[in-house]
Amino acid sequence: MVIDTLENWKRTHDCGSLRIEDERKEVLLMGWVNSRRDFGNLIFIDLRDRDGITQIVFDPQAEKQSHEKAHVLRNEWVIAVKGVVTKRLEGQENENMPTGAIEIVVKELKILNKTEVPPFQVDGAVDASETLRLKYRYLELRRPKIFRNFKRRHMMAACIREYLNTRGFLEVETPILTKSTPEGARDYLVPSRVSEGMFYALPQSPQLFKQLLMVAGFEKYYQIVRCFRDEDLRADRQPEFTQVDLEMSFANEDDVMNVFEGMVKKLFKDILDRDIVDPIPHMEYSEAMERFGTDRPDTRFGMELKDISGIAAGCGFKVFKGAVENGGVVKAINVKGAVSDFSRKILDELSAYVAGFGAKGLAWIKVNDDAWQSPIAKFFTDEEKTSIEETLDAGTGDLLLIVADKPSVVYQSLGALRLNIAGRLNLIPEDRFDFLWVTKFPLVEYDEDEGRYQAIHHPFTAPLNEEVFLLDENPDKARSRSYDLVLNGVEVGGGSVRIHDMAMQEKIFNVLGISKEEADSKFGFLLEALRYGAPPHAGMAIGFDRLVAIMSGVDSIREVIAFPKTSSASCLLTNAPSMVDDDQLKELGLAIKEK
RNA sequence: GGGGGCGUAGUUCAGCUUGGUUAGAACGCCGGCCUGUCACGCCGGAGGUCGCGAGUUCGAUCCUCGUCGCUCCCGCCA
Repeated sequence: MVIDTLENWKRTHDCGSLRIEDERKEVLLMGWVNSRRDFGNLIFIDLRDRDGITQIVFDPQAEKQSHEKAHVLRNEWVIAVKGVVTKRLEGQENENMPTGAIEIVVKELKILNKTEVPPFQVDGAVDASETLRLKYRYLELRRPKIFRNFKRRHMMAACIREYLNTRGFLEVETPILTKSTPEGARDYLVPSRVSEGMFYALPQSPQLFKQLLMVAGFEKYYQIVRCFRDEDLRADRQPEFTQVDLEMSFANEDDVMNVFEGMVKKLFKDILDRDIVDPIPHMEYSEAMERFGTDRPDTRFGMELKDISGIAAGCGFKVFKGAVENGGVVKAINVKGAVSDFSRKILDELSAYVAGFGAKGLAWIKVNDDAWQSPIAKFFTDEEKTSIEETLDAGTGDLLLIVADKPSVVYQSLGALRLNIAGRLNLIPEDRFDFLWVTKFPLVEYDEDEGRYQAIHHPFTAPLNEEVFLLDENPDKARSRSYDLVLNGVEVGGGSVRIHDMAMQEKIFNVLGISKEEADSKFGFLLEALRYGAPPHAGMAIGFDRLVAIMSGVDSIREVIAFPKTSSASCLLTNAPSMVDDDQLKELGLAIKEK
């Protein structure tokens, strides 16, 4: 069979746009055969391109030659047709298709390409495994439903650029081959050929460069930028990902938050035609931890953590009492009306679930009409029971779940349990977008393994002015001028006011146990720059992939990245990473260790 | 680094609990019939290294161990 050439054929329309108003127009469409229905005489083809599907008809009475030619057509062949937009017969309209009122009666057909039988059906009647879909990613991307995600992603990027451009921000590109800074995530390294034995690193973020741009006087910078982190993957973590990165001079935290708040407001309006809650509520880190057990609370539902340490301290149950005596806490959640939903087996599962976060046990209480049904009921007096019920706003039919441990374990396990149960009971409202600013994170935390303090955000984050005095004696009590943007329990972004004063920066390095020599070798260029008239500045970055994923209603950022990697960081399409020639290694002065 | 799940026609899955006949179904594919379908219909057909390796056994898709791949989670991700 001979493949036709395009010659001077030009498309007049896409496959999603023709309507009844276009009746009798001569049109030329091109696309892929989505499906065919061949009656021997009459042949129907659903023709698909990225914009939609249009039904085309081959009728031997209308045009004999192309009808004969059309018998060989198969799914996913590429064709072009000239024909006439025709109103469908009475009662034959398809209301499920935007183009369902019309069809194209074909006068001329060109077969532009045929195909081998695809490894999976592009029309999606039977879904394929992700392994196969990633190997033949270009076929999956052909699916209109997936294509829509990328169209949305493109429109979001355009919307962000427009928003920031009109506010005086400059998009500036920063280096991809840069210097390794072993604070934080593991770097991807790139060996240097010219300087044998030395390495570049791919940036985890443009953090240091954007601060240099502030010293340079650019004042307002942004970049939609690829970042790289060599850490294990998750559904919402890829080794390379895209950030909307921004930095402003002469600005404080409110200025930065206002810019991003306006940006997401515009995004939701322009892309989804939705109004988000305005203004976005703020919550301090400490409150988020107390109420939700996490620094990124999902505020779409309740079931908040309640503290019963006070009651537990005096009760007869040694596990609770002991936890409080050892500096721990006792906290609980109330699963409203859930008594009958949770069998002993499920409670055991939940107990195992919190054990994964280090909790030694999960105490449960079923509040029945007359009494508590619970393995620990006998340890509590009537007054204590009443007091616990009041604290938890508990009544008949409620299930109370309690963890007693050191604070970090209690927060983490109950915070995760709250989400787990909300998922099981379908308590999370779909189609809601709850934004939240979480502010005033601790500046540093003590790292037991390394025996020193570590920056929670990064070492250039400014402490709260009124808490600077804490740095000498109790650095872990000091809080920072930082802020995270949370959407539906997902951290979509974060930032901080930076340190622009050399003396303060040295103080922080001191707290972090970073010697002058170490600081100089790692980021001496930044420290030096701070000496030459650095303006006060602040900034933020949001995870673009995550935001697109949430706004597209998909669970994994792989759905909104054109060519994503698997959870072992490999690309099934190209088979990267791969071995390289010995010659290449030799040029770089590298050798692979024998196994 | 650790834990859970999955791996059987081109694809999605069943079969494995309790080892034993010709390993099935749906979709897809190939051939035939069909003038109003849109998940077209009807008739017929082809298509299998049961991920890979070892072990147990008279006999392994099935049991055991190892290994590889995918996936979810913990650690990790300043």
